[in-house]
Amino acid sequence: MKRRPTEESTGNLGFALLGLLARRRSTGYELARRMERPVGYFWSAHHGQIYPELARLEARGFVRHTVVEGAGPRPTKRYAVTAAGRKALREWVVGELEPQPVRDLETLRLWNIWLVEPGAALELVQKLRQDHAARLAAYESELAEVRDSPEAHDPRNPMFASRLTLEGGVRSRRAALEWCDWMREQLESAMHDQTSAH
Amino acid sequence: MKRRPTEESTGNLGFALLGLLARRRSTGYELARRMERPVGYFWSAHHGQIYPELARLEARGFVRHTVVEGAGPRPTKRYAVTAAGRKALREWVVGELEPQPVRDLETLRLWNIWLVEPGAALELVQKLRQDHAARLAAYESELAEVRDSPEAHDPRNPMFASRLTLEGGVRSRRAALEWCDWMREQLESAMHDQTSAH
DNA sequence: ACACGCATGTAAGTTGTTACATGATTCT
DNA sequence: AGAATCATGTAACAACTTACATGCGTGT
Repeated sequence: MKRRPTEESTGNLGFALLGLLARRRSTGYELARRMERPVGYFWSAHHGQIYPELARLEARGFVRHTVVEGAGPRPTKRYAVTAAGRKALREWVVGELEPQPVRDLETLRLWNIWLVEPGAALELVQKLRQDHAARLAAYESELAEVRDSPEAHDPRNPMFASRLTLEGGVRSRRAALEWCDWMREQLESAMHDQTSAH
Repeated sequence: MKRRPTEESTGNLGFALLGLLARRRSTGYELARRMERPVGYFWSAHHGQIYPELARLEARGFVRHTVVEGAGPRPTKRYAVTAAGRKALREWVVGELEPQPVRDLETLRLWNIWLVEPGAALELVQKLRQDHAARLAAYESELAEVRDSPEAHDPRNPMFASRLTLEGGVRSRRAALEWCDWMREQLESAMHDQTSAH
């Protein structure tokens, strides 16, 4: 029996925000920035979604805010997780995760690549390769920053978890690069066979 | 300048449906089934979304339907892509893809793993490893079915594109398995250090 | 009798995006 | 003078999920 999500349950965005706040207290604005990078590698949200969600989390007692002096026209609020919020997040981490809908646009595109000429397909693969290479470089430089610190080796320290996710990113991007090179070979040899067969 | 999507533009789901129909004409019901597997590996949608989208695609002239005899209470419609639909899909394949919002719940969970005991973290990693292994097996058996057919080596044949995406899936899952094993080692050695240091 | 597969559609709700709105301070 | 950064919020819209609704044929 799958339950429909109600106003009483915290959604995935809520847990992303709790995770951010469990590492460091922040204003809504700062949360929006932190969502871009480095959390943006695996989750993203705009401020238009973040502010209402923070209000809901506060209504449920998972976060609390204090007003600080800031630059906006309205009072600047700094949020922090409560004990109840930490508990909810911890339970979510070890609980059952309902399978998420998959939406991988880049693969959908490749699945349709047979509709275009092999030359155009090759160009696309090269562009894709570049994107993966750029992302790999970003992951590697972030990983280099944390890898040697002792906190990144303590499994109860947030930096340990950061290191795990970055390591996963590095490995998946390296695999993607090899895949791109393999696709290039496939396309090139098919194009070669085509011209020589005729 | 990012344009807001209007009713005049076809969204990603529309292109997913066009891609399915470009391979084989289908009823809405069949499209919903094909979305589960094998397309569900990289895109998914329920029939509640598919039927209205088919109507929109038809209004734009990208698909056409004929009524066939079927089992439902309403007339059963079989859809096929038109020349205009094929053209639109081909142009989408080589066009610019705006970067998609990332939503990787499994990584978000791992990013918060420092909140739970290393033992529980280890369990989670093992469960994750199992999921990756199961998916790898599914990809490999599907790949085995197509790999040796000549169509899968012709870059203008849909099976070529299927083979590319499956090969990508195999590579990424293999990388994920190695990552899981690496995480297990990290957690185990950290747990060992903890007990022996005391 | 009852569940399941075929088959299409709509309604109600949730989630997420883009744009509008305001206003001080600092940089160019 | 104008743009960017800090800072919060709302409104309109698009996308997606879940549930409701109908009804025949086939298997248990």
